[in-house]
Amino acid sequence: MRARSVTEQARRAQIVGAAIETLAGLGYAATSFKQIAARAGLSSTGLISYHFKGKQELVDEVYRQVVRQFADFVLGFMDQSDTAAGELRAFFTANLRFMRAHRSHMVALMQVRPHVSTRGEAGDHRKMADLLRAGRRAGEFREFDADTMAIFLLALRNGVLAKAAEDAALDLDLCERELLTTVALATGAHDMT
Amino acid sequence: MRARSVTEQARRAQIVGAAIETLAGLGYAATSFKQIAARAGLSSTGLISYHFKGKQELVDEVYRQVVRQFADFVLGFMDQSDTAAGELRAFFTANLRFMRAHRSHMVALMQVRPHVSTRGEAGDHRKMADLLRAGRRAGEFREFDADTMAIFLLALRNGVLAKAAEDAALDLDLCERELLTTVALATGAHDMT
Amino acid sequence: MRARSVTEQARRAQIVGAAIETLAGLGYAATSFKQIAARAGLSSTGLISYHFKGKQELVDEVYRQVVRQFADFVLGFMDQSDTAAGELRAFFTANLRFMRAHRSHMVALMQVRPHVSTRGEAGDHRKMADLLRAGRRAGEFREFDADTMAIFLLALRNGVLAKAAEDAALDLDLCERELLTTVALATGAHDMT
Amino acid sequence: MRARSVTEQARRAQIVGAAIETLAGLGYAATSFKQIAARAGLSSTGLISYHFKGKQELVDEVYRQVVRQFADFVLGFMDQSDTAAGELRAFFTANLRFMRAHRSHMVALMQVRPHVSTRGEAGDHRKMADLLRAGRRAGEFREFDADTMAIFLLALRNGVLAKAAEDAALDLDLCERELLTTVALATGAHDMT
DNA sequence: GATGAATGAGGCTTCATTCAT
DNA sequence: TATGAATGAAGCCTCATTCAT
Repeated sequence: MRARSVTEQARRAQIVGAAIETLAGLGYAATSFKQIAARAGLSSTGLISYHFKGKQELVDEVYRQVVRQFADFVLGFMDQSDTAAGELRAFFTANLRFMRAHRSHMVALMQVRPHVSTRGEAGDHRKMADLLRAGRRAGEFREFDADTMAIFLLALRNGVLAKAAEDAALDLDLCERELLTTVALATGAHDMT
Repeated sequence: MRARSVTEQARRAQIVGAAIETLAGLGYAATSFKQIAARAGLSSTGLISYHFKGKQELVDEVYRQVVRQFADFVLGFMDQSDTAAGELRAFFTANLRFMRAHRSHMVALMQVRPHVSTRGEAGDHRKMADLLRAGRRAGEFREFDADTMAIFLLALRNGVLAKAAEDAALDLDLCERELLTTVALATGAHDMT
Repeated sequence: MRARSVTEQARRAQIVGAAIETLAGLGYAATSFKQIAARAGLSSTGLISYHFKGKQELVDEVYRQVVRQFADFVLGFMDQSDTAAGELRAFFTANLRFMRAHRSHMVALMQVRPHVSTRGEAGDHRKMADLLRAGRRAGEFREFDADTMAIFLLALRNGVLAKAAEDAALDLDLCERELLTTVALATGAHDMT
Repeated sequence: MRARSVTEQARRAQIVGAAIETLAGLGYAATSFKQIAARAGLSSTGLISYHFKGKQELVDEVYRQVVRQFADFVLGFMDQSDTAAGELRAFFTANLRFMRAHRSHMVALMQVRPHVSTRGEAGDHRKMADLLRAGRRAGEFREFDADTMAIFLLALRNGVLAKAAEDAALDLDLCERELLTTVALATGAHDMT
């Protein structure tokens, strides 16, 4: 993989940004190169093809970029905790906070996810399951199958974010409080402080 | 809404059926009129346009039909219970059972949902919230905000089904057991028999 | 391979015809769907894609059709002879006569040949070599390697046709007389009447 | 025609060389500026446009250069003979030898020939016809029309080279022996030593 | 001279939809 | 009703070429 010039990186970022806006605003189906080029102020769709080998590469790049930003944001919160239960709590808090701060990125993520070529979601799942296993070994959680519980918790996270993405009026504070309680009960966490 | 002849209804059903198969087999993006017509044994895509005002109407009809079949299936289970907690338990059991019995319909549903014009999901949500409120009034559940909890439970349901839809090897029995326990804990149900 | 309706066959023939004209008039590089559609009086290039799976299929079909017409024409001449040398003579005569009668088809053939996916030229070669072998067994020709001589004779044929294709002023009658003599000498044919 | 600096000549030669490689390796259709630049180690296709007025000029230059190299090679052989028949023999020998020694140049030539704007082939033809006329005057050949025979002999040459270009397994030694015999018979050369 | 980013025309293809039969 | 041919818009992509640095 050859290096990319700074100019090129800037253009790619600009295009990815325009793609994110478009995805968030119009949905995946209506996100054509024409729309993206217009929103980015480019003179032709050819420029997009010039910087990305194909539509798939752009889509994948959008996904990677949002996911990375998202992961950075979330991990920033989680590092501060030292128990598994604490990390879990931080995980959900961070997710909702990201939603508040970067709504359109979140919506774009939801739109683009089904069309990504290689999803790193297996990673999400594995990390969550590992966290749960660690917590169980430490006696922080009740007895459950870690992989299955990981599915549940990620389902909760995804569902709540999806709801928030489509219903801007949702009360995220209430959601957050209830979510933490619910997760604590579901995992049998003695203490999630 | 004018009446539809029996022949027309049959044709529409045939087309909707082929659309479901196609959605389940190829995904939304690859589900063109051409594919649907081929799978339905029709000799022209024109016939689809003849019976449906546009692609949107077909998509909506697919959604309505699968949702109705799904709802019928699920409600059949729930009628047999008389406590809210019991109904909740039946709800999740029924959902997973439907997944086992009508996998392709479920997958089609997941594919088509993002493209439906008017989702009846508000209905899903309302019903779930009502059930939860009733249960709370009866003292079956712990204290929570019913609307928020409804979001959580539907998120769980959707996430598990989505997972099952994309990973055919998922152990649904294990999932079911864990899910019932988890839901009971999350809602504080004293008894979910 | 499903059957084709008569209408479809007509349209395909029309498109192939327009493609041949365009190839003969503008050369391969300038033969776009747009040009073909214009020459065929079609309202859009989409119609070409409707009748042919892709450009390659059209190109192949043009080739097949011209080659078949060409082969029919040539074989019509050759059937009348009973010696190998006579057939050879008829072959060259027929080739030049076809050039005179269907110039643009010949030119189109030259243009399209390098872009055909599966050339049946192996067939040409084999038939020619078989003819030469038969003639040698019958003692009509001198000693030579049949496969190599086949290459030579087909090279002669192709070269003369190519020359005639690009130079409309070429004296084909003179060419024909000289060619027959030359081939007779080259193959050591005792008699090519 | 203004003078070209030595640097410029070097660059042009480099580009032409890369174009030849590309033509031989990928065929004309796939020979874009991008490919040529990549193979030449240039970092921009703009440089090609800078040194050549347009694609046509590059194509023509490739043709000119290969043809010159080819002509030099062939003429080197022919100078050593003093009879017309001897020169003819040397001509064919040299052609096949060039094919063996510079296969990719030969293939590139075949690829590029149809797209050259002003072919110098008239020159080839004239030279061959002159040689034949000289030979006839000297009584070395039988009676024939020199221009027509020139067409035949060049057709033979082109056809054999084309065959060799597309079929790497062709036995060139056998080809050469048969070709010399055949040409001798065709031209009625008493002696082609 | 060289770079690499930008341009804009043009290519093929797919699609939902319309229309005559 | 049903057919299948026709339509035209829109999509992505490639290409030679231009331009500022």
